[in-house]
Amino acid sequence: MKNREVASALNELADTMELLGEDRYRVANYRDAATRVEHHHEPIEVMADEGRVEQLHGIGKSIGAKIVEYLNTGKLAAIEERRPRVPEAALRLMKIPGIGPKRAMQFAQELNVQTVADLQSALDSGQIAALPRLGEKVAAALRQELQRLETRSQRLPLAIALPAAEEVIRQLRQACPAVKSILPAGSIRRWKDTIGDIDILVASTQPEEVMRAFGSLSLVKQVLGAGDTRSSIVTVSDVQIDLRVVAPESFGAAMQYFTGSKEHNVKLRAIAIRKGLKLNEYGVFPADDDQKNLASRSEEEVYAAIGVPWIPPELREGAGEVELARAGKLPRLVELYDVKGDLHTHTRLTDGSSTVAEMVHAGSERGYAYLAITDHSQALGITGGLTEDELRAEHEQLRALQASYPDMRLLCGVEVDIHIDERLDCSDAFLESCDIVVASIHSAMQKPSAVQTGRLLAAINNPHVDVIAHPTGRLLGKRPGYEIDLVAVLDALARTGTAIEVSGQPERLDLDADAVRAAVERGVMLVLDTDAHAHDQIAGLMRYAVGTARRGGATAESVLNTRDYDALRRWLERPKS
DNA sequence: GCCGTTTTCGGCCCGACTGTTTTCAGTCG
Repeated sequence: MKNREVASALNELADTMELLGEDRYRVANYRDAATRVEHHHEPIEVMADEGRVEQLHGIGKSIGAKIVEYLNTGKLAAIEERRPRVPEAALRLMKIPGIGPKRAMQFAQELNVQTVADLQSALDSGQIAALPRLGEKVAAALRQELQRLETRSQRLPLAIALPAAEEVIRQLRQACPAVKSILPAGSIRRWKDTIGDIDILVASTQPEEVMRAFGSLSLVKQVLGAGDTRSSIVTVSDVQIDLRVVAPESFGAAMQYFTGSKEHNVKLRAIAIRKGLKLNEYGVFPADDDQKNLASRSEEEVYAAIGVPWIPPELREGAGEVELARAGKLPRLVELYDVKGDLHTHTRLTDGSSTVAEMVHAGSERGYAYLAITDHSQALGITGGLTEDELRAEHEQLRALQASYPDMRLLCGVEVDIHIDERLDCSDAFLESCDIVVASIHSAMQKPSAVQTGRLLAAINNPHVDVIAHPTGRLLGKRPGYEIDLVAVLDALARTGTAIEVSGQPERLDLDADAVRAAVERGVMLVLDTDAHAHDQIAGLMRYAVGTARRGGATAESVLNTRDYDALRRWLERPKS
């Protein structure tokens, strides 16, 4: 799978062209193409072999040929011929916030800045402040950015960012009565798996009050900038939060605007323009009359005013959802309340922290119709994996608890480890005795794609395996997933009628949304799980699995655990081919 | 360079903020 590599080459070309001041629309096209390639689930080299790269939206003859060229030669002539005119350092400098293409070229060419250390000394010696149209304040801002570069965390996992946003919202509501409405916007609202900056939108008639209250919250470490309607701060935990305040009558238009994505908004604006309208964060206006606001209070009104049905935020990535909506073909996405039970949980008999009874109680409190306990099999020494006898004893305990929970069915399960040699860690006889079998990889993560794919296929082909869990093993911010041939895995899942998990574990969210989309397209059954290791995670983490599934276009019908118990039972007892 | 429910050519989102300027360039989202 060379998608990331190809995307990175296209982005480098875009950076290079931008530094040279070339046409910004071409630059934007290369960036769009890079994003498209990076998020496509199928290996780009396979598409190239079959002459299909131009099927991807945003990739035409020219970029298509460049992708093939890169795959064949490992280079792009378009980059090579520009290279003499672009200092290597400028490409790196442009990555620093506050330095765009112009300043990057200026620093590299006029001041011979090669490294971050060079930049630091150019700042300290006053060379930068002395450049035309720059000054001491720009230098100070850049100095601060350099400092932040060292401490600043990369993109935050959603499950860190969302609770952080919810905490700020809680504090700001409490501190400032002038806040009428307040919601997270941006990529949090789209349930993207990682978040750059946290965006929060406020409706208020007294923006200055809100700004003042925001700036004086106790969690504020540093104010990066504060205007009349926008303010950016860094929290004590080094998370950047951007707050915007709009009038209550503009809240819908502003939510639409600030939820994005940029690509989605560009498409909507283009549609508005074709209809003789203008769409901005204040509302929808006739092209020739900035005073006549046609729609702004709610998002639904805004979409309706330009003739597009309202689109769930999770789908707003500019990846074809606008066209689907206009054709009336938007899927009805799965909702949190559709989920009837959790099929992957652990107890403190292995690496969880709650007892079997506590987990069961939490499932009941959550109102679930069923709950599976699926502790680790013995191979996982590090998690205190259980032998078959120990698992049987746990199942007995679970059956004994059943009498106390007449409204919830308890399922005796196991998360069975898939060995490096493709064997499962439990006997077929034991697996057959389980109500549900979840299989997953926990070892030898660094093996090549063919090995990992072989392990997954072996598990999928086992007649007792019901669900493949966290199939790529990725840990957000820690390690990328191991490589697998996703298409082969999905085809095997579809053929055998085996389900695949979307994990709500904050670090996993695995499958990711792109892979969910590929699974849904192939009719593969999904399971939304928490993989809870503590009783409070049963209620707390399912929303992340649901959000990820929604981003992938999953409907309730495509998710196994939206079914009631009888239907689930029938599925679990299905003969596997 | 790409695209098309008015187009195969003519567009391509647009406003906020900052600093350094007296009208705007650069950056960001």
